Amino acid sequence: MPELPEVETMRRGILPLVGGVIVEAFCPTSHHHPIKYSPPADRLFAMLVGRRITAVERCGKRLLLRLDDERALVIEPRMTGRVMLDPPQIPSHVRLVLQVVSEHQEPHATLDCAERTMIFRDVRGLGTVRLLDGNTFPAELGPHKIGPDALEIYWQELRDRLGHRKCAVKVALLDQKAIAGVGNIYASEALHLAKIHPAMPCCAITNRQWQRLHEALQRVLKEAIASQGSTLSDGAYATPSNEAGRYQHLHRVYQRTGERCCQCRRGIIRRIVLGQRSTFYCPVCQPIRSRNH
DNA sequence: ATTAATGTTCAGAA
DNA sequence: TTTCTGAACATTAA
Repeated sequence: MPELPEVETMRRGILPLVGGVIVEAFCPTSHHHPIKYSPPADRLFAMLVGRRITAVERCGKRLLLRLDDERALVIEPRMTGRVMLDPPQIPSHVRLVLQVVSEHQEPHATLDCAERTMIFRDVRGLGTVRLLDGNTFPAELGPHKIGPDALEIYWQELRDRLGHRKCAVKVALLDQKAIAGVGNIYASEALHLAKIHPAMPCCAITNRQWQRLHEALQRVLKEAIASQGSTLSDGAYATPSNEAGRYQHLHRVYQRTGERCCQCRRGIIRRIVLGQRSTFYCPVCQPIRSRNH
């Protein structure tokens, strides 16, 4: 479930690769169901070898390794994809291994070569690895354009992109073509902080509420980044150095069905299904009708 | 032993 | 243009 904060944590964790040269690229095991590589795996791996990594970036929920040949390696973790830096053992379901050598020139002519290993692991195998033209950014990393990153957007832009829709605001927040980076966890969390019912139609939301929602999104995403993301009970996500995220302890509504709302201390958190996904909210803090006379 | 549920993206259809 | 449905997949809980 890597959403924006989890992918940002991955990005920060593999920053030590920047400046290094890829000396090996391969997939250590043959899977019955390989993930999607573009171009196909063998050609992709061959194209990576010898390239220098010039930057590591993030766009929505995608991780981007810029290379010195104007291309970019784009990793889409989707459900269970994650990266690890210098893992003690090679785990199962590894989809890509990158050996990266960095040279550090010491003042007195000592040449120190540091070799690092980055792996992309994906248990369910829904993730993708693509090598794309690095100049076509920022929007079209995949087959479809994605919207602006949730941390870069202004509140007016949020309103303009979603405000005319009739669907539930929570469903709209998950549309990566409208706004990139928000997933199931942080959509519920942000709506709770903004005191907006998740089923409220976008077109019924006022300017003031869009402002509140925008502010809540920024706050929730930044808090989550500071906590290195959310590691849920399935343990599918962890940081590149294999530490658990801590934001799950700070969730206000997500997977807290039946608990008392931490905000108003009166409501009991409810779970509903919106757009086929679990949605959590406080019926007291987030009334269906805003009562703003 | 089945079956449901998990969350993200995409193809295809309404 | 927008919205909905099902498929892709592994693992666990019921």
